[in-house]
Amino acid sequence: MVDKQRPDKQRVEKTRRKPGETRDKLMTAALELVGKGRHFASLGIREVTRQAGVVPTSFYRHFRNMDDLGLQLVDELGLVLRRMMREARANVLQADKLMEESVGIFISHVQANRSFFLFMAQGLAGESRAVQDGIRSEMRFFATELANDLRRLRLAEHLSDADLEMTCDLVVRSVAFSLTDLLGVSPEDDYQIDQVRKRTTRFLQLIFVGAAHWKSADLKSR
Amino acid sequence: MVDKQRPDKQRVEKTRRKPGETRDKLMTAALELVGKGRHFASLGIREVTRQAGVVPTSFYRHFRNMDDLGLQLVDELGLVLRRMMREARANVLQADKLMEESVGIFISHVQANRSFFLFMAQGLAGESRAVQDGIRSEMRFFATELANDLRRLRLAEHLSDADLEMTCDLVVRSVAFSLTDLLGVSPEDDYQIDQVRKRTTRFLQLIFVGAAHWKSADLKSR
DNA sequence: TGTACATCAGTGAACGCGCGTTCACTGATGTAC
DNA sequence: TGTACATCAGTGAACGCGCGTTCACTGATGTAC
Repeated sequence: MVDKQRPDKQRVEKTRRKPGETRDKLMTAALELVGKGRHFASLGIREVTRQAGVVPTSFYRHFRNMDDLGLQLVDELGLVLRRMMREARANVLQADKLMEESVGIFISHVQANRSFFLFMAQGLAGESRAVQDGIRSEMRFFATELANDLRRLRLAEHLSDADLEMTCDLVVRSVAFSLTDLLGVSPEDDYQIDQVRKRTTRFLQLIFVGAAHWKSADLKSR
Repeated sequence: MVDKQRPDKQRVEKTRRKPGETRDKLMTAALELVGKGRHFASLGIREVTRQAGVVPTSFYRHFRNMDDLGLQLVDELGLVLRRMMREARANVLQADKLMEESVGIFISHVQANRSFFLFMAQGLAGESRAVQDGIRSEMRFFATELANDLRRLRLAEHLSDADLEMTCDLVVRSVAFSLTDLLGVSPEDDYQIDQVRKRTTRFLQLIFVGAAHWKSADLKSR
């Protein structure tokens, strides 16, 4: 929405309101607390409103309870992931550097949105089933899109749809697990971060070597 | 300790104590709550003592706070994992069925100790850094042992130590991630459980196909 | 074997505090005519 | 453009409750002689 209010003609510092401002403040506050090392499941309403600089009652104007707030955070998380995917698509031009670059983009997005990804890692084994399913479904979407991209780039021509899907699923899971490594390391510890980057890249390479030889190696059980 | 008290000579129903009994009750109570869907990070001392049928003050006789209890649960988790590993070693005799059987044993242990594994999945992204590190280190131990076994069975002769270690790390991570799938499914839903079993097995097969062709495929960066 | 004493684990009462939630209110914004 | 009204978002006071933690206590068990 465009800012359609005369600047300061009226009494200054009075309750100026943009729609959704407090709602954003509350969601940001929850993320900030998660970013400080708290677990989302242990956050309270008063705690979040305090962090947001808002009166406790305001919470109920926007959310039914903390689970509800969590669900809405999952939606925003989806946006973050989509933005990341878009950047990866734009930047990965040559197939030979595909994995290094993708992992690099992943790591830089995690650093830029640490709290979001912390929330994601927590939510996977979290208290709210709905949040859990939401995150799971974001990951599935991601894997599907990855499969489409690989098809489009003609990088998976010998794989059946099901096998390609499985491969991409494993890729997404491996990267998601690296998330825990990455979040357990200080954002300034460049050495450790580089270790995670290298390890994750090698995981993906190993998986793709496996995929490249998949059909030929037919110890495939039913 | 052996039971060295005369059975019921004294006043019955009086405070009979075995050492560590209440401590166990408290740890079990915490696991029970986790098993009921609660997140460990959101458990309170009074809540746990209530579930254990013990007065709140008793808690402090055994733990400094909930984090402390969590740490001690990690130690017990280690025992559960070692037991699982032992069973896998005893049962996996032919190399060709190695993965199916290992995954099967994993799944049956998860079903038999759901709460423990729920605790593990939660702790990986949990609030307490110490618990996080504890679980991480259990996983690393597991990966190392797996590498030793594969060496012993002569199943990884063309891989360098570092590459074998990486492969095993990826295996353990993939299985750990399947844990989240498994725990998200009702323990009675045999169809879904079988889906997880098949998917996990195929993940491992894909990884091992990758490992088998690893050196030959030399897109290895570094 | 018996006695005296230290240690340990469990108890129940009490504390002050922060929690989630409700209520009636206020004032700004959007809408209808 | 002006007026009347409904809606919406934020406020502050108040509630009862469960929380973590402390304290002084009790009685059972282990140890020394």
